[in-house]
Amino acid sequence: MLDPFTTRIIEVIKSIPEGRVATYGQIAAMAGDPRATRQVVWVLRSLSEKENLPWHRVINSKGAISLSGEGYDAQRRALEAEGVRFSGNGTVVLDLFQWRGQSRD
DNA sequence: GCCATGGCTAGTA
DNA sequence: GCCATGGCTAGTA
Repeated sequence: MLDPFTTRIIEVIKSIPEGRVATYGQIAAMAGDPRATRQVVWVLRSLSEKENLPWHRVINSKGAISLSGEGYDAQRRALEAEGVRFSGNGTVVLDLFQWRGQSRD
């Protein structure tokens, strides 16, 4: 069984709307512990498939994709396919695409 | 570029 | 120990 905090992380990730991104730290904070960024990473790595998470919508605080190689390509394609645009330096402009939470979407 | 953070995992005894 | 982080500092130009 999953502990409550892990469950909240999953809920937050699932609520990122299509075409928006969220950062690891943001998800941790929304789930209730701003320091739990590493747990967010763990959830993404180990539960993405089982829980059907929109893992590709999670990026780092600089707006960059943290994966490399194949993973980078897959994530970038998935994001571009739903309308997220990348600037010249290969990062997402967070001001434009970062999800700000339920109310502001 | 360095390091605090926190929870899991692999691998040894 | 490992990390799909993040934030702050030192040191160069």
